[in-house]
Amino acid sequence: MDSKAYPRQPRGLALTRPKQATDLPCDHCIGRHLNLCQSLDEERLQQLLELGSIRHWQRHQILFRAGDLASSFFKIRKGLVSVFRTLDDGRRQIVAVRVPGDCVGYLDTDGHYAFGGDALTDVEACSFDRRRFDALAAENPDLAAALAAALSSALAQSGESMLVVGKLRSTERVAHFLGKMALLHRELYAKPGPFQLYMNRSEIADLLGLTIETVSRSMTKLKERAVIGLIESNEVIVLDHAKLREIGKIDDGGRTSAIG
Amino acid sequence: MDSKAYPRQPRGLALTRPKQATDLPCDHCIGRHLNLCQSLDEERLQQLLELGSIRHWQRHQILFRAGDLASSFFKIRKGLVSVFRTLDDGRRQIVAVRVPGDCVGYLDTDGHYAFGGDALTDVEACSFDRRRFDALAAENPDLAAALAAALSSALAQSGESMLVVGKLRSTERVAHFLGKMALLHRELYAKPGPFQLYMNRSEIADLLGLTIETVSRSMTKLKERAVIGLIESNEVIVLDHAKLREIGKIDDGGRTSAIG
DNA sequence: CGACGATTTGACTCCACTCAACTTCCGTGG
DNA sequence: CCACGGAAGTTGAGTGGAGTCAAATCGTCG
Repeated sequence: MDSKAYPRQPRGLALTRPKQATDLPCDHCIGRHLNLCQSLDEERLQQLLELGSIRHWQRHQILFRAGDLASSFFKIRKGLVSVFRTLDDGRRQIVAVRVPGDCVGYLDTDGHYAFGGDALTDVEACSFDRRRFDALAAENPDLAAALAAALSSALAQSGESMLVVGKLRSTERVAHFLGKMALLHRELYAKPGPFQLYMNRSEIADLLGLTIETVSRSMTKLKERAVIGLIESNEVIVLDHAKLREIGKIDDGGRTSAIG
Repeated sequence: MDSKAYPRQPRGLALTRPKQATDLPCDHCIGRHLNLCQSLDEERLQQLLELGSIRHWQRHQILFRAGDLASSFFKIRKGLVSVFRTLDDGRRQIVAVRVPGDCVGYLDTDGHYAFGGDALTDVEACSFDRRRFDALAAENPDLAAALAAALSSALAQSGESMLVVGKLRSTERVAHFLGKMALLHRELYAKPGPFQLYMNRSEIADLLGLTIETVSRSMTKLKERAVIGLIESNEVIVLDHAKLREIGKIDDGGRTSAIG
C-alpha cells in the first residue's frame, strides 16, 4: 500500500567520530558467547586459527552486504557492528547490535548474506572462511555446541527486540535501549559513570523502529524526568537505574545482557 | 512511561476451533529444518529416539511457560505453535510462529524457558529431554550441525520479523503475514486455493504488533482492493499474489518460507 | 430463540511521523 | 579573528495513522 519513497536523510560518513571507538575491550577480556578457542586440542586449535585472519574496519564501513556471497563470517574482537536489513524504498531496520565476542555474517539464505553488517565504531574482527569453518565444526562437537549456544543467545535477544519494537511506546523503547547500553557498558568496563552510545540518532531510530525526532524527544523527556543526563548528545549518564529499567521494561536480574 | 495496565480482551479458550487442525501434515512429509533423524547410525538413532516421547496438546493449551524450568524442548510434528513473551501489564508479543519440523522451547535463560509456547492448533510434538539431547549432540557433530542450521534459520526469520514490525505500516504488515501464510500453505499442501489462518485476530495482532481492530481494518482494505478474499473470517484466498507480496514487501524467490 | 464470543465498523483521541525552523558544533577559508 | 557552510541534533506546528472506546453484526452453541 502507498509505497511512497523514503527520502532518507543522507547517511554519509559522519565527521564527528566517537572519541575512543577502538577503545572497546576485546573479547578475550570478557569472554562472551561463542568462545571459539575453548576446549579444542592443540591440533584442532591450530586448524581453527589458520582459518581466521584479523581484519579492521573504520566506523561506517561495511563488513558485509545483504545479498553478497556469504563466503566468510566474522567474530568481533573490538567494536560494535550493526546488523540490518533495508527495503527498496529506503526504510531500514537494524536487527541487532553485536558486541565483542559475538559473531556476525553467519546468517545466509542460499549462500548469500541475509543481512547487511555495518561498523558502528572502528572494528577489529576475526574473519573465518565459512565453508572450512563448517567443515571443522562438523568434526568438532565442542565447536558446534559453541556455535549453537551463540545462535541461541542471539535468537533470545532477537525475541526480546521483537517485544520492544512491537509493544513498547517510543519513550519506553528509548529507555530500554539506554538501559541495555548501560548494562553493556558496565559489562565491558565494570564501572559506572557516563558512557558513549556509539550510535547517532539515525542509527538509534533505525534500531528502535522510530524516527530521529522521536528519539530526540524521548531522550529529552527522560532527561526532564531526571532519569538520565546528557553530557553530550552521544554521551549519557544514568541517574536513576531503577526508573530506567522500569520504563524500559527490562526484566531485572539482567541476565540477558546485549542490545540485540 | 505511563505504564497503564492493559485490560486485554479475555483470551480464554475459543469455542470456534479450526476445522482440521490436526490435519496439518507431519514433518516427515515435508522435511523442514532440523531433521533430527538424519545421518545417524543405528545406535545413535536408537539413542535419540529413546530420548523423545510423542505428546499431544489441544489448541490454546500451553506447551511451556516462560520462566519455568526448561527441562525439555519440542520438535513439532503436526500443528502450529506460537512463541511469545508477555509484559507485566498484559501486553503480549508473539515472537514467532513455528510449524511442523521446527523446534520450540529450546531457548533458555539460566535453565528456564525464555519464552512461552502456545498451541495455535491441535499439536503433536516430540518432547526431548534437554540435558540428554545436548549430551548426545556433543558427541554427534551431525546432530549439532542440524541444530545450528535450525537456529540459523529461526534467527534469519526473526530478523525479517523485526523489519516487518519495526518498519512496515499496518496494512503492509497484514499483507506480509498473509503472504507468508499462503507460502506456508503451498509448502504444506502443495496446492493453491483458500487456506486456514489458524490464528484469530487477537493472535495476529499480537504477532504483528497491532490491535485486533487495526488487523480487521487492514484485512477489509485488502479485500476491497481485491488482493484477497475472505471465505470466513479465518479462511482466506489470495486473489492477487503479486500485489500481496508487493504490499507485504516479501522478497520474491520466496526462499525464506516460514512465518516467524 | 437467546447468549456469548469473535469480528467488523464507526467516532474520536492521541501518539508518533512529517515538515520546517532553529541551534550547536565543527571545520574551512576569507 | 570572524564569517560561512554543512552535518547532527533539538524543538515546534500540524497531520495522519493507529489506538481506544463503543456499538453493531455475525456465527455458534446451548
